[in-house]
Amino acid sequence: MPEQITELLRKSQLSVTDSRKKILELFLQSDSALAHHDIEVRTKEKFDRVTVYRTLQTFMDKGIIHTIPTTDNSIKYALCKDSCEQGHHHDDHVHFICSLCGTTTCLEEIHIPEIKLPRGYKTTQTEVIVSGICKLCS
Amino acid sequence: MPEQITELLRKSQLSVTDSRKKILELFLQSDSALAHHDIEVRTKEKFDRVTVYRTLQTFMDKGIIHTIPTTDNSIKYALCKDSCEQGHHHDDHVHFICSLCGTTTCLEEIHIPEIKLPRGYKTTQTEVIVSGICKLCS
DNA sequence: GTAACTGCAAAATATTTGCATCCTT
DNA sequence: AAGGATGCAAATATTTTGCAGTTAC
Repeated sequence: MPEQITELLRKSQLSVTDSRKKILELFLQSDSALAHHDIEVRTKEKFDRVTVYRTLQTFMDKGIIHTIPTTDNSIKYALCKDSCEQGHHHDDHVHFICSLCGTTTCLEEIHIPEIKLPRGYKTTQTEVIVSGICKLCS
Repeated sequence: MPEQITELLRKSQLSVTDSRKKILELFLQSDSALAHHDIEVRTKEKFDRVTVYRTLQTFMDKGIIHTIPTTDNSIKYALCKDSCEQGHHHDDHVHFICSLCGTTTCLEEIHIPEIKLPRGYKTTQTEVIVSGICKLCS
C-alpha cells in the first residue's frame, strides 16, 4: 500500500508529503466517495482544514480524484481510474447514492448509455447519479 | 402571468406574498435554472437573503422547484413539471450545463434511459447531467 | 384576530487568502 | 539551498436560527 501511494504521487509529479500520503491512503482504503468533512474526521493525524482543501484541489488538478455531484450541497470526491489524465477527466461510470446509509459509490462496471441531445447541442461529459438503496442496506 | 403565479401558490397551499410571487415569477420567466445568488441579484425589489433561502426551501417542500446537482458547489433550482407533487418529485428528464455560458437547462424532451444496476441495488431516482456546449453557444 | 411570513441581527459553518515556517527534493 | 507545502490567523462567504414586527387571510 505505501508503495502504491508514493508511486501514484510521484507519477502525478507531486512531492510526497505526509498529508498527501494520508489523504490518498484514505481514498484507497475507502470503497465509497468522501466529502471534505469525512476526510477531516477520518485522518488520524489531524491536518489543518486548509491543507485538506488544498490537497483535494491539487488531487483534482492532477486527475487523481474527481467530484460527484449531489443534490444537496455536499460534494463528494472519489479516486479516478487510470484512464483519467491531468485535465482530461473521463468518468464513464454510474454513481450511486444510498438514501439509507448515505454512502456514495462508483459503479465502475455500469457504463453510461449514450444520450441523444437535440440539434445544436454538443456533449463533452455525461454524469449519471442513481439514488436508491444499496447492496448492503437492502 | 400574475394569474398563473397566484394560482400555483394557492394550489400549493401557500399564502400569496410579495417575495413568493416575485421569486416564482423569476423562475417562470427564466428558461434556465437559477442559483440562490441569481435570485438575489435578479429580483428588482431586494428581498432579504434569509427570505430567499426560506422561500426556496418552501418551494422545494411543496414540489414547485427541484434542485439540479452540479460538480462545483453551486446548486441550481428549476421549476418542476406538473407531474411533481409534494414529497414525490419525479424528474425524468436530462439536465444540461453549458460550459461556455454556464447556464443550466432542463431538456424536458430528453428522457432518461433505464439503467440496470447490479443485484441488490434498488433505484428510486436517476439524474442525468450532460455538460457541453448549448444550442446558443455553438 | 391569528397564524404565518419577513427582515434584521447574530450565530454557526464553510471557504479563501496571506504569510512565516517547515519539509521535500 | 530552493521551491513548494503546511499551519496559523484572519478575511470572506454561506447558511442557519431567534425574535420582533408585519402581512395575508
